[in-house]
Amino acid sequence: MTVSITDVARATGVSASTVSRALRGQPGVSDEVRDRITTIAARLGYTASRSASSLASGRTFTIGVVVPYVGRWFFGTVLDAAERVFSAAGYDVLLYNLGSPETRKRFFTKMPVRKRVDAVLSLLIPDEEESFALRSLGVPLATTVGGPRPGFTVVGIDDHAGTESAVRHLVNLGHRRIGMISGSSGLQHWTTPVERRRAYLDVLADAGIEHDPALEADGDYTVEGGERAMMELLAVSRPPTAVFAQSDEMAMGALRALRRHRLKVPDDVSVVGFDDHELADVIGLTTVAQPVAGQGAEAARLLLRQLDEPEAEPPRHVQMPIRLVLRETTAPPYPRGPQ
Amino acid sequence: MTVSITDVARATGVSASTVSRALRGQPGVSDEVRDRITTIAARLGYTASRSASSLASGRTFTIGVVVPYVGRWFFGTVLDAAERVFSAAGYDVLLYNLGSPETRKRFFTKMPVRKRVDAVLSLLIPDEEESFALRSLGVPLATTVGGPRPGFTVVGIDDHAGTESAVRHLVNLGHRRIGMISGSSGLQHWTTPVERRRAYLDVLADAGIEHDPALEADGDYTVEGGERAMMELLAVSRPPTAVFAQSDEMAMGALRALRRHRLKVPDDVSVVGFDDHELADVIGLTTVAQPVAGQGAEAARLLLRQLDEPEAEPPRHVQMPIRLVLRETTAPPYPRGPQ
DNA sequence: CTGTTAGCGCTTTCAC
DNA sequence: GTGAAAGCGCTAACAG
Repeated sequence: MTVSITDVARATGVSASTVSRALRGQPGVSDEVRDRITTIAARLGYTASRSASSLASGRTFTIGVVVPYVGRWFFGTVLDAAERVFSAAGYDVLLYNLGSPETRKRFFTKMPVRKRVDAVLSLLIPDEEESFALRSLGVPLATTVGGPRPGFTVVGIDDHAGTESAVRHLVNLGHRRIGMISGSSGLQHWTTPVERRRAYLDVLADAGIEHDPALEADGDYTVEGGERAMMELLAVSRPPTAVFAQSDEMAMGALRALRRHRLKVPDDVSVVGFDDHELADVIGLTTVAQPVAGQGAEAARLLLRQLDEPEAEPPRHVQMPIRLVLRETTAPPYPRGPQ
Repeated sequence: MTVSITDVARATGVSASTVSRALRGQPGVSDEVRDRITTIAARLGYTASRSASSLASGRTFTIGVVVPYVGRWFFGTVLDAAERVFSAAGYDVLLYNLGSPETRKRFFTKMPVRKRVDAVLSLLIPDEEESFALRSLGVPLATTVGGPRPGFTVVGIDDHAGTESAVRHLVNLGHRRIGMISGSSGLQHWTTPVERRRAYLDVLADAGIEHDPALEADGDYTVEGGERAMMELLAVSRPPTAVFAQSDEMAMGALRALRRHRLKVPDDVSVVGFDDHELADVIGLTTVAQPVAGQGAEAARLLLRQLDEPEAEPPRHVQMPIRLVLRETTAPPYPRGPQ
């Protein structure tokens, strides 16, 4: 039914080994024979069975990519960029979407990637146990989220500096009551919200602004969460005049809440996000831009390099540039700010 | 190094075949032995090599998913939903992101999925040749985009009805100059824009409104494209008082263009989108909602069913419900008409 | 219910 | 430069 390597060998009048060598571009095959084999293989529509060649060689030419939620812009964008790099290098991508706790648990107990992939790119932050499980695969590991982790090549951004630029911008505009909508701080191993919170506190302290815990709310990294969080912040006795949201999606939720409350942005309340979501520009959201696709591509490249040079010491931590993008959701506090 | 089936067999004191049967839940193994094998396999951390079992059985337990652009909300969402269904059923997902023409071409000439997958879900519309290539794989095929195609199970929506509800809504509000921002109409095999355009023309004709070709612009399914298209529409001598965009992303681009031109929505211009993007609600965009995740999940389910019942005649075309969601970007035309 | 025997379709020594 | 032979780790008859 389907054409195998022996079919090609027979049709060309050579052995299977020669066909194998020729098609994989290995040395030790005369140009004449190689050409003939290539032609005939093409004519027959031959494709080597990945299962068979993996079994024989131990190489799978497949990369496992683990994602918390493909549908979310951030992860979709990272995945998109990484996949391009992998496929350009001849690798296939096995996708694992670990949105729910059950799926995630199942993945880490059954480890379906074992013996199936040459490397793993994780877009979720594994806890200690998960991280141990991944290391036990014995393949190169990379991630684009969270801080440095043993065994992983981490491509990230300077969360502290990014947050600092955002909050400092609000301070410079004259705001003193600055709220923060944070990502789910419940997860211990998820360092990003922690890092960003620290920077927020640092800037406040530096500006001599007393920290008010009532001005912090959890937005769960979603639009809805951001909306709820903003409502909470508006309910306190002295609401903030500016809000820093740890992601653009939460910032968008905040904008919606503000609109529902008939509050004008930036006149009544200023909002800064984080990410530079593809739609941030549409909405005119001031935000901290990070190279999302860039991080995915870079992580993929570093993984491929480790596959090419297994001996070399892999880079442990790469930081990509961030920058504050000023748009239309920030202004001095009403009615009298400096300037 | 890595533990194989014979390691488990030896440790349990049975043969490899028995281990294989036991672990795959096949009949013909005593409960006692099965338990022992399961325990020992778990203790040893054994996972069957997919390459080896695929090679031996011919089944890969892998589904190929072909996507034009994972980063785009629509495709990310469909993929997310489909992946959940597949992984819940024990299938892995091989992702092929075919954004650029070169990648796409490479995929269809090399057909890396040959002998690698049990079925294919395509989120891009294959042309005649590509569709032939996919059929030649000899596995079940499904898609969530475009109209009925031989050899494919198509899960879609009624594009004509959806568009009709959107455009009729504008007509009912009293609009007479209704523009349309369409998806890339350049691609022949991409029936969606064609279908939606036909519905647009039908509603106009039905309402006795003469069609003005100057009121149509191409938005390429992107935010930027939508923005450009809106600019074009604003540049004509008598601009539209309402615009129907064939996707929410293009509608968002249109909104941006309008804001730049200091035109109020919906006071000066009404805008309707299509999709019910996750952020449509944030922006207050009136749109035609379609069950995006629902289509992905349904297509995945139908594919799995075909795998379970190879004999049964697969469904050819399934239509999912759509509905018009009224929000804040549509209103009756401004009394004096636009400038 | 369990073990033995052949492969599945490649890659990889090792001869020649 | 090329071929023969021996697996890779599993599953699928076929015995018993």
